[in-house]
Amino acid sequence: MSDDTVIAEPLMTEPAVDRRVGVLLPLPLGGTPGGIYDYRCPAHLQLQPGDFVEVPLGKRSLIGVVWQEGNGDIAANRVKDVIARLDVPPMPEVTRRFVDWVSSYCMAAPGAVLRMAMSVADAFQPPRSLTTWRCSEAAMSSAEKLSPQRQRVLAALRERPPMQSTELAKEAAVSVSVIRQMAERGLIESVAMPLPLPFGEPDQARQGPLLSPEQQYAADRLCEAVRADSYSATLLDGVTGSGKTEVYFEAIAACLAQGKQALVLLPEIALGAQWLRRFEARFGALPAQWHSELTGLERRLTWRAVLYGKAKVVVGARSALFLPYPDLGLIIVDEEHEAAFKQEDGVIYQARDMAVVRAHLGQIPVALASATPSLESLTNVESGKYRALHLPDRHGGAQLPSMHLVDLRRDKPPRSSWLSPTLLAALEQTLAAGEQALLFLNRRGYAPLTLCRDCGHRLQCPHCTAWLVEHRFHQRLQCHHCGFSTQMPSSCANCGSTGGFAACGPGVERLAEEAAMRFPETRRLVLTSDTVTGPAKAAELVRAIQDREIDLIIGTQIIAKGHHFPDLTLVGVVDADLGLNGGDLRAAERTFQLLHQVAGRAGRGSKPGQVYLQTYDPDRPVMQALASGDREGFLAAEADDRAMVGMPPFGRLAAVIVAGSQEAAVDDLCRDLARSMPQMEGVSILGPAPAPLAVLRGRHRRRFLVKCRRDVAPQAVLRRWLDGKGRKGDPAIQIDIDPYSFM
DNA sequence: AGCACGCCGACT
DNA sequence: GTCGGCGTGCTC
Repeated sequence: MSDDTVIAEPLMTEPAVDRRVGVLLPLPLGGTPGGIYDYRCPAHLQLQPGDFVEVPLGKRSLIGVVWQEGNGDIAANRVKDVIARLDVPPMPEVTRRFVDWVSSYCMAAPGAVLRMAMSVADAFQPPRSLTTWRCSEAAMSSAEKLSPQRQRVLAALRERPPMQSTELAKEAAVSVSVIRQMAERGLIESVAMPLPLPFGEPDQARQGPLLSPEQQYAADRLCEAVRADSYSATLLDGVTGSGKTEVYFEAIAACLAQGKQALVLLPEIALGAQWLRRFEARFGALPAQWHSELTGLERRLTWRAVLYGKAKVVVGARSALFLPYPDLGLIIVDEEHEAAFKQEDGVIYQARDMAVVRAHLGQIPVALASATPSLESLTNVESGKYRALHLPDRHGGAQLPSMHLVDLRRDKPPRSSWLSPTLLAALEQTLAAGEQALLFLNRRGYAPLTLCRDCGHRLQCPHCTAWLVEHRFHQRLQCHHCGFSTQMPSSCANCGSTGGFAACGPGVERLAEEAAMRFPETRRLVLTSDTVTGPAKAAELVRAIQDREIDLIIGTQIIAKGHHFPDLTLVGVVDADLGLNGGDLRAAERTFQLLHQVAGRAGRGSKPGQVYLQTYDPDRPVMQALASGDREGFLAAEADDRAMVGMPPFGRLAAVIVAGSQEAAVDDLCRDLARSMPQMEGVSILGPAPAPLAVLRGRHRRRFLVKCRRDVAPQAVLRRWLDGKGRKGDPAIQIDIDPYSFM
């Protein structure tokens, strides 16, 4: 090949050979525009946007996605060739637009968002298969001459589908070595079977339960939305026990009938077991699950099944939103008010809000379900962005519990006790009547603060601005923010005294101690994340309660949701004010939601429930609203408060967090940022303030709060302010759009 | 995210 | 004298 042929016909021969594609890699690359790298597309590859490709990067090779045409502004000698196109369906176009949208909105590197959408390193290896065994022809004819063990193996295989070694060995009561030897002799032969998927095929044609007229109405509206084949957002607003799940199950059935996939987001997989049972009862099969506790293999199988459109219904935590659905037809966000939808590390996003965006991009319906909807969602209903469907009645006609406020200033518990005379009397009565009671205290451990009896020195976490919490259950002191854990010291680090330590304030463990003293004859159970260690344990404890093996439950928010205990008639909220400290924007709203939900545990059977809320400030609007059940009034007042100060949802917020190991460097960077704050119409920037936990995991933290009028995008402000300053070293700048936690 | 390069403390 | 700690910077 001589040079002049190339010169003679450059346009005829070059373009196809020299085609470049822009590849997005699942790495947080911030440098190049969009983090997209150009690669040369070899002539034999036909590449389309969305194709998964293997490309070289430095001395590694990794998998990325063709995102766009190459832009050609990098020197040819630096551009490497695409190694191969992977033999899987392309990443759907909606998913790619979603990745771009989230990246732009959350101000995160596109590659960091793409990583959530790929999430499995080895998902591209062809699926592993299972080795199973069946009888060979040779064995059929010579069966009599075999040992009894071998005959049992053949008998086990007769007229049955092929079996795995371990299963077969068990069935024939022989050891696996017998099977191996039979395979070597050719008496049995292997059959490669595809790995069984960890989920089934939901059957949309199965008959659902009989719905109440209200449920039926709501279900019909949701099914219409599914069939409309366009974007819509619906708030499914129904009290605890009103049967929201059955209603959205109908929408899922309608979605399946259209041959499309459906996604259900749950705030945490902890409430999964019961949900899965209900799903299985309705659809005759398990849905695909997506959460952090999946094994590598399960993740791979599930991810692929979604990409191939084989997983019809996916139920999962936040990250399930980023799976590559080729044909998603419906999104449900259950318990939409839950703060757990906010992802707080890595790419920071609000999964409930992103679900609405995903639905919009895919032109499909989304339904947000809750018994205590967020102010954001209710405001969207008011402005007409969402439609509301109400489910007013308790399914089965059970009464809502009656609520009592206990004023702790007057109705004082005795010294070193946490239960007021009023609550004690109610407990006594309930337990005497043979009914179940629940004491709710949203604080793990024995005591939230421990101090030296002699000098008053407080036991603090060495890595955080936080007290260490004594856990007698584990016999340790723990930091609830970083996981630091240590033994109870024998002497005070400050004064050396061996006079011991004093526990201040109650945790559930201490409350359990008091309950044991007051009601020694009761059968008690402490439910916290320390005692409920996994789904199996949770199921066991729930069963024990339902089977009346327990009289008194003492628990944290882990018991707040989902479970139905028909004999539970009394709920005592030991410290109703607990969530109201800390200056969180949504503190009152969250307290209302949590305590309302806890209260809903009482009286779900035929007997009416009683709820006692112990508070030092019964006149507070939240307490009054809880007592009177006036949700609308409370939310209206809450909305007024927020509108007045321009806080969400009537204004927009972004947090800029500066964190680093050296306090001085953090302060220097903050000063620098403070100097360059942009002055813009409708924008105010507050700070730098020490973040409420000034030191977290050994990192010093300061926070700026960018407050914008509703018509100003905080991203624009941040881009102008931080352009080029974005950094991930030490100190680092982190951006949190729509912050929830003010930690 | 890896993997290199690069500049200061305790080992064969 | 080297091995190795992890800070900074680059990867089409």
